[in-house]
Amino acid sequence: MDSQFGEKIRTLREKQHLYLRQVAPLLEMDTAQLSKIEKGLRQIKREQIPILASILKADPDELLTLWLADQLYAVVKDEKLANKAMQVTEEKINSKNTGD
Amino acid sequence: MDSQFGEKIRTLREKQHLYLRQVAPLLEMDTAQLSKIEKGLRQIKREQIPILASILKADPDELLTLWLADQLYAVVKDEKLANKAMQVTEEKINSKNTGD
DNA sequence: CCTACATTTGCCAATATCTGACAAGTCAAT
DNA sequence: ATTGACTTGTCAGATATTGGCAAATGTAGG
Repeated sequence: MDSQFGEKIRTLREKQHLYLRQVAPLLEMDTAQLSKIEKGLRQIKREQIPILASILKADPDELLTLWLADQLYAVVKDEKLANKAMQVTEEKINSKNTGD
Repeated sequence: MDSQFGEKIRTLREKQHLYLRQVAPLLEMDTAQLSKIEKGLRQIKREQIPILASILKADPDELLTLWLADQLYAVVKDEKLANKAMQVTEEKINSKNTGD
């Protein structure tokens, strides 16, 4: 399970019976790139996610969440301190929301 | 609170009554760089963390945790879906640990 | 086996991003 | 005004990532 985002968009694309060659041009890329994105070998650009969501009739927030999760996971995937670092980060996020 | 790692190492350095100019050469960098690192304007390299920990007589794991947290935070800091993304990532980390 | 089509892989030039190094700047104490 | 500590700006060089093409692989039908 290398890229949750990639897996998700592949599943969605297949559900819509679309080929890479049909979707890729709508994102202004070639099939090779999109293939790599689906396999997690490349990252799609953040700003392309809403476009892709509309092509695949998916929830943009859901795709963005998975995309962010992939980015986060890349940081900590081989770290024994992953969980601790996640915890510290969450506290930082929450303290920001409470404005202190 | 831009960089928890930076704040921490500055505090530690000051507790040891060390100057930038004393610490920087031990990390093979100049004072300007180390200053930026302490202020969160630059990232120290992961492999320099244990060296720095020994200079500052700090727990390497604690510093690494803060450093990782900074990296994580950089990914999601302006994202409204930050919390959701964190949650998804944690599940991925944990499912990896249970081997499924 | 041969062809057609979808997808994947490998490569590398182009681009984007980050870092190292130096110079000049601020600030505080004397 | 000088010194010492730290900060800031700049920018070429190093690193990392991406885009685009060509070739390779896989698959189904004839």
